[in-house]
Parts: sequence; structure tokens; C-alpha cells
Amino acid sequence: MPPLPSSFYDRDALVVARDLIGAEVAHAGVRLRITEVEAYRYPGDTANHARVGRTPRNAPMWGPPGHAYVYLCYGLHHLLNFVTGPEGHPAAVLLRAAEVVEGLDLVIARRGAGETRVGPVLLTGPGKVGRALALDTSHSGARLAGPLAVYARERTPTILAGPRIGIDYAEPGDREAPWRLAAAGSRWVSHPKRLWPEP
DNA sequence: AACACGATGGACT
DNA sequence: GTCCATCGTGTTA
Repeated sequence: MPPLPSSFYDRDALVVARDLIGAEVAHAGVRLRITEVEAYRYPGDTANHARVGRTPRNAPMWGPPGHAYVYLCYGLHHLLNFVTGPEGHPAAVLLRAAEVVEGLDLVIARRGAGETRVGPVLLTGPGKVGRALALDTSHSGARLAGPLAVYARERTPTILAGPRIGIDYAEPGDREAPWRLAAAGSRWVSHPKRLWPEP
């Protein structure tokens, strides 16, 4: 199966986010099925890193769609985004949670000695996903084909929506926008209490 | 040069 | 629910 083409990402971030639920992402021996994402749109989204304009960190968001934007959060966690929209339109989809398809041993090993659990605790949260996939800022700007790639889903899941997590700094309208999407019924989802059926 | 703070996660009460 | 590790980034000077 070939990875998703650039044209898949050349649409509004919320639409891409919806189509990424159930898709698979692979890197460094681990393959995951995407269960939860958030859309960061532009313009007018005060939660988007691109709200301050183009900077060295967010530069990949301004480039062509179908690339990764990886950044260090809280000095500890590497968060993976999929850049969407046409070139010059800095929008992206944050990968927040996923379910293991392949490479469970590697996912556990990357959490360090002493990890004995095997369930959703391994991958419910964007920092956990970045660690499971062994990503760091050197992957920011990489095309989503090759070592790091995304593959189309085979079934269309039912989707839940809710407000995005951890964006208290954004304006109220953006804080409340239901731009966090997740696979209904999946246990591999963070903050499941703040999700509802889409209208 | 100095500063404030974050698209988090784990430990703990 | 609270606390805080840890450091790159953007802002201000």
C-alpha cells in the first residue's frame, strides 16, 4: 500500500483530521492506527502555533502539505503534526492518540525499563505517541512518505468530537471549537469524557 | 541577556 | 484534584 498522496492533505485541516481517524502511521518499526487528532486551522485560530507568523520552529507548517511538523513541548515531549492546506497556509493536524498495530515490543521498550502494561495507557496522549514512534525535532519538515509515512484507512469509523486539549491560552471561541476528533468506541483515546457525537 | 511559558505526563493527595 | 520536571522558543530590552 502506498502512503497517502500530498493531495490528501491539501484540504481544510478539520476535513483532513476527520479522514485521518482510522488511518495508519508508521515509523521506526512501529505501526499505529490513528484514534484521536486535533485540527489547528488558519487564519483566525488563536490556538495555532502559526498565530505569531512564520518562525524557525513552525516553518514546516507554512510549507507544502503532506509533511510533518514536530516540536518539543514542555522541554520533554515531541508532538507530531500533519501539515495540511496549500503551501503558505499554515494549518496542521495534531496526532493525540493511536492504537498499536505493529511493534508493541518497541513501544514498550521506548517507555523505559519497568513498563509492564500493554493497553491504551501506552498511547493515549500526543507525547506518548511521539515517544512510541521515536520522533524528535530532526523529523520536523519530513515528507510523509518513506521512513515516516501515513496510510489510508480501510474502514470509515464513527467519529466523536469535542474541544481541544491544553489550549487555555487561546480565545474562548477557539477553546470551545469542537476540533478534537476521535474514533467512537475506541479505548485508545485521551479525555474520552469530553467527546460527543458529531452533529 | 533575561525572562515567561508551553497543543504534556507522571506522581501524588 | 495538585505539583512539577525540563528546555526551546518567542518576546522584550
